[in-house]
Amino acid sequence: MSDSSPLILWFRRDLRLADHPALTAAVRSGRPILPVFIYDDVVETHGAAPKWRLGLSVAALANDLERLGSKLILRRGPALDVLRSLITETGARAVFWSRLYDPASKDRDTKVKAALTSMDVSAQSFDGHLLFEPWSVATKTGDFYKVYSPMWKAVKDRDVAGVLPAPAKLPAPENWPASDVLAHWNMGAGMRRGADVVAAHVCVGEAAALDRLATFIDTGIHRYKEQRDFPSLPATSRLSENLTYGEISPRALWHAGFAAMQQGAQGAEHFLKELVWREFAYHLAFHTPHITTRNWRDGWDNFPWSTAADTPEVLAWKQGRTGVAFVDAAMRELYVTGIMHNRARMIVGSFLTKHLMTHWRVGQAWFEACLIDWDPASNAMGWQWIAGCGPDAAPYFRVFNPDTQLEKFDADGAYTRAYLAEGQLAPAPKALAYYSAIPKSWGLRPNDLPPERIIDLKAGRERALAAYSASKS
DNA sequence: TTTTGAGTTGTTCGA
DNA sequence: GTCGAACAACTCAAA
Repeated sequence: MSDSSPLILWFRRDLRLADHPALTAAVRSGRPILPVFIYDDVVETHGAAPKWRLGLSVAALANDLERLGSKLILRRGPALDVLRSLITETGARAVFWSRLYDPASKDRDTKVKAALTSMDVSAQSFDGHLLFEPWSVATKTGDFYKVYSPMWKAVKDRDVAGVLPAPAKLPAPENWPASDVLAHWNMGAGMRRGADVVAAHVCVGEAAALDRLATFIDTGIHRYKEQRDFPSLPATSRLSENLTYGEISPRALWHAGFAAMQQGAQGAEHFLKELVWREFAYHLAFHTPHITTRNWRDGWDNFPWSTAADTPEVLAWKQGRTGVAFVDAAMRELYVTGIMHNRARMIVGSFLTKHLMTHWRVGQAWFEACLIDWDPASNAMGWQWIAGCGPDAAPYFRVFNPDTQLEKFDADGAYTRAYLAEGQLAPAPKALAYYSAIPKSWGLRPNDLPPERIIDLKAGRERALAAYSASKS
């Protein structure tokens, strides 16, 4: 194997230059590096918002690579076909990438690795997407953790590898292969006018992600524990958006949070715990891949969920006009900003799966369409948890009451006022922005009457509890 | 092997 | 208004 043959660095959900073990290894190999991003229709998300946001991230990485004297080659198609052509075109003898752990990526990568190896091309995968590899955390009996708390106890004192520096320069190949033009991919096609609205709220690229982390550590982490549950407060890190695309590494977050904790920041440990929730979700997706598509726990397959995604009730839920203020504000936050506060996600999830007796997969699909921080593992776990069929399952009787939640977590109405225009003389900017983001076909206007409740909360709760009892007997 | 204690995020009801 | 108990039973992880 000639050292002068190029090495393909296959970027996927690791769109950064710092703390990138595959990149570090590629540089150390001494070979010319060919950075590639492949839009693989078979595996990639087709959600309108995450696809659009992915395009922004790819563009940012391409810019960053150019500053290092390199560039990002863009190709589209089944990953293995694309890699084969690039190998033929360039004489590359090695392909490096960062491992992914969701079922679709894992299956694809296994096949790619086998095929490349059989072609006598060195296919090497590296860590970096997680703090702890899924096979490196086990109970005393060697099983994977199915409950969060013991997993947290098992990992919280572990050493986490230090953050790797970004390279100063990338050795370029003598000849660059052809690249697609990102704009031609039309990654924002599904967003329509929504992109203009959400664009005001995104934070794209590695430098922006590092800034966001620094700001959070300086000004936010000390009040994280106390304020993170209040959706009107800017108390969360919002770094899920950047973690999703790998614009920043979980290890960078871990070390920043750990240092803050050692300096006495109240709430820093809670931030680390949230990072481990992400690990937990990925470990579950790795060991029980059916979590992304089927009820994780046995005994739920005969629960009488409605699977229709287009009933009037589900449509009202998606559009944020159920007449339940917390639910509607949250669903509009999703449309306007591309994210939704954690507490709000639980409330809309409980409302959909319990009050509306709708299958969690309907909600999961809508979140994939709308969330710029869409993550296959975290969302699968979250939806199954709130529906009751997942790990650490909420007892079935734990049905969130959106009115009670409003009193507890938005007592002054700041959150609902920010997103609900109806009935207000001077609606807030984000409440008005909703009408710019949604399709015209929904026929909604700021001066509509406030929507009527589509369901009585008490009756909905009782119906869900009765259905649970019946399905268990 | 058996036992023991615990399990992210809740609600309601009655004292 | 506040507070504790009830809401069920089961699974998980460690002792």
